[in-house]
Amino acid sequence: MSKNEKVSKSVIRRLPRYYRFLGELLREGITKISSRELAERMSVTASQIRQDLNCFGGFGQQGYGYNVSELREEIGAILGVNAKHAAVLIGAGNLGRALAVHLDYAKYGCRLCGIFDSNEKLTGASLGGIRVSPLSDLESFCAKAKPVIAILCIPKDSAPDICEKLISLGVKAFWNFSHYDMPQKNLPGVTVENVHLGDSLMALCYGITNSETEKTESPDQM
Amino acid sequence: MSKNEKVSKSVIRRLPRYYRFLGELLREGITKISSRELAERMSVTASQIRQDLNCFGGFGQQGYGYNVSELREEIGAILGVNAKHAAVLIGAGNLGRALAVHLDYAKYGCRLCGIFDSNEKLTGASLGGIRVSPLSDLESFCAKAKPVIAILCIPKDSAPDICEKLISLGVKAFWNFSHYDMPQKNLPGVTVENVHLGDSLMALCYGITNSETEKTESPDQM
DNA sequence: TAGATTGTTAATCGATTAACAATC
DNA sequence: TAGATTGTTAATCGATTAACAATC
Repeated sequence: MSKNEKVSKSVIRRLPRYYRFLGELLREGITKISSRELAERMSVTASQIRQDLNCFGGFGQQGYGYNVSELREEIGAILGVNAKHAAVLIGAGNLGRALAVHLDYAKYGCRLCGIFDSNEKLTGASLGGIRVSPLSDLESFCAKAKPVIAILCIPKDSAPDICEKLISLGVKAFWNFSHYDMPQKNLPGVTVENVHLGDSLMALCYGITNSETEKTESPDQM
Repeated sequence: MSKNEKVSKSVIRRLPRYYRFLGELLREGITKISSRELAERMSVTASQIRQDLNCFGGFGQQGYGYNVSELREEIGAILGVNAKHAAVLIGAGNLGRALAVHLDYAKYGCRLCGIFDSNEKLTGASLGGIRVSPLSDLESFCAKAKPVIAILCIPKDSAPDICEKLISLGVKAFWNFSHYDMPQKNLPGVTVENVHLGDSLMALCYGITNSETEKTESPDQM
């Protein structure tokens, strides 16, 4: 499927966005699009789109453009949106509960199959059809269900130990919402997405403080 | 505070991480650190740290290193973590409710001052001490409270209109969790953080499918 | 002073954009 | 065929890393 060279992280991170925009086009009933038109919609350059896609293959047709439906399928296949990867959610606090019921996992190639929490007050409840189990059941559960993804909504301090345990239980990918900065290196074959909501919010604050109200050089009349 | 050249987005996005690690050091009672030691902890290069910091000023001391507490304060000031920017949350669904109660806004320079939802079933409830108000009250509320940040946890279709309205009401920054791709361009003075959780999850799935199990060239004995 | 480590300049690397030949 | 648009190579740009003189 892919050409043999390693695809850069920047390219990968743009694929889901292409996938979304192509879905939108499809819903609008648009069947064909040129890189130029798509670029305009997405506020990127046509060059970038063509370069990105050509990391994986020639999906277009010269003189014509790209078939929207076909291209979307191709990108979906590259991302693996039909994979139904089994995922466990660790931590059923506010954020964990929201992630359990708010997201359409099937749409993103996943399938939530277990929810765990160490707090007895939270176990037993049902979230989106899945019972919250005590953390002590995690090991036996993983032996059976063999989840490849763990979604971490746990306190910073407990994160390192739980990560280690999950890796030993066969988890290959971490969607990490904890304040623990999970290292990507030294873990061959393990994929990590650290989602630091606080960092994102601080970056937003920076934008406010250092707002682009910077006047151009012209001193204006006065 | 800052040198006159525009600081690149890559640098800005690293600042919150520095801020977090420095906080951690402080908690550990470490008062001084060299760029080399910090780099090792953070799995980055010492060069990058020094380059990043020198976008804003010389915070270190040659032959010594950086004072942890002082450097943390400086970065905090750059980010504006003491700013207490007023923020409104739009959409009190699962994700919205989690964001209302799960985050320590004060820690990140913000202050949640209003929650709105168009669904009557959700209005009236209290989340983290704030009543959920009907969206029809948004305009009068903004006139009084003058929020500069909007946190969007709303459906894709309603997002464009609400964004436009919020901008007209003086909102300067959007923390956007909706599936709408809010444009950053064409909106001078407006800062946007699009947090596409689905994109993040798909990138994770890509990592699983295309796992780094790629053997090195050596064919191994067999 | 000698040793250490910054601040900063220069070199390298990678990613983006532009250009254009290939081709539908 | 002529026109359009891709796939791909080359040029540019920006970000990262290395090197080292300044200096504490």
